[in-house]
Amino acid sequence: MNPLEIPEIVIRRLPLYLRALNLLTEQGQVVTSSQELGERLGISSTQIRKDLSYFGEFGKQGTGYDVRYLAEQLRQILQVNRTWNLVLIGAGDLGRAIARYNGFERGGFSIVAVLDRDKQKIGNQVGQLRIQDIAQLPDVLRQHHVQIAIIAVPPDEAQGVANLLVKNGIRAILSYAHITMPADVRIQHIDPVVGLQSMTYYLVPTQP
Amino acid sequence: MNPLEIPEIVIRRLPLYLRALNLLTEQGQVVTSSQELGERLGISSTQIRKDLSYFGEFGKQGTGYDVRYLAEQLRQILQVNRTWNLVLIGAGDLGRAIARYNGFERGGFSIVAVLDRDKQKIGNQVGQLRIQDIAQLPDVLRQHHVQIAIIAVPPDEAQGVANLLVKNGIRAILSYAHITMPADVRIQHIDPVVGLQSMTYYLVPTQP
DNA sequence: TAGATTGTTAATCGATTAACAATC
DNA sequence: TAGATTGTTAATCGATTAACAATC
Repeated sequence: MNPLEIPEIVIRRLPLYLRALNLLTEQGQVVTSSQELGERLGISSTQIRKDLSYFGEFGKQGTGYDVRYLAEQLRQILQVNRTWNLVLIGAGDLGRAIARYNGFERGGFSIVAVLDRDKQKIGNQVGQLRIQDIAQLPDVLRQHHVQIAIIAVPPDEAQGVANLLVKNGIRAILSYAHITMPADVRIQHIDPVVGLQSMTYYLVPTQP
Repeated sequence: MNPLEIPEIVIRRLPLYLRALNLLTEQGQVVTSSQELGERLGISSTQIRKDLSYFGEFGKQGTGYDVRYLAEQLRQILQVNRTWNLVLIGAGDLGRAIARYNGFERGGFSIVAVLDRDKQKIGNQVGQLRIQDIAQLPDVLRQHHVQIAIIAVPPDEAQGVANLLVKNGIRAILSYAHITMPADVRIQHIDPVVGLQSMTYYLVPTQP
């Protein structure tokens, strides 16, 4: 099947499967089933088997899936059986928290540079990295072959930063502030308020 | 129509509409149309009208929607035309970044306490708040009528914290680490790696 | 073998969209 | 009025699920 025909909603579930498999691996489990995975993720076993079937046959009838093997296959499908270099723009509280987050390596990512425009911050150390001047962006991107950026600057600066990134060849952005992008650039938003607001709809306001 | 019958996917789009309307308000725009909103959000105008029609008639034929009025209606629907008190668990880098994020008030939320178990951190100031001992959790929740919590502790502590929160009556959790919860507790995850991994699928690896 | 679980088809379910009357 | 845009219906599209043969 042509990869372009696979529903995006399927692609978006694969990282969840991978995370669950990583957890099972850590717990020492060797084999799992679509049912077990489904229970852990709140997804039907049929849906998991259907999703996987877009890409191949990874299980054994009567037995299930080899945890490590399936995880490796998913990494291959998602192209994270390699390391993608990332740049992080913004070295405020949020930027520093992201720079020190150690879940990226496991996921197939490596932050190779933290950039900011604040002269006060440039030169300071954050984790293993020294904060660089945003003016270095073109050099850094070329040098490390970076295609993906994380934006952690204040909301009103985010769009400008995003435009700059795209002008310098960035193809995918994870942004903590809202931005709009041309259709050929992948974008993912992280906004805690949006998450909270879709929960309050369901809450009963017992609070006075 | 019974609220329980409204598709969750519709509910999850409403905060996006609200954010776009807030932006339009800031830009001084008084009236908008489903088409304009749709273009800004990458959603069809028909879908927006359909979504809104679950809740009432908010527009004028030939004219469109009053920006402030529609925003206020959405706030009412989402129950964020009031302030929900939040507690934040975890005062590391991430917790401090969240505590200082000033988008919560606008969205209908207020962090009333930051709690941690680290004696070194307890008592320190973060933004307007003093870091409190996690042992204070029951008191804090009761005192401020808190139903929603944000978890920003290390991954391996998150599940324990979540269990504690639920035991103390929390009904909704926004977590930066993966946890599982009983079905009657609302949960939203924020995981940068999951977002990144569903973008790499579509990237062409020109990188060596 | 018997039991279990996959991979897959076909049916069902639900969400999106096209079309248009209503009406500002 | 003419033009524009809503709200809504019905059609279409696409995703999920039930069922089951295949097979380990």
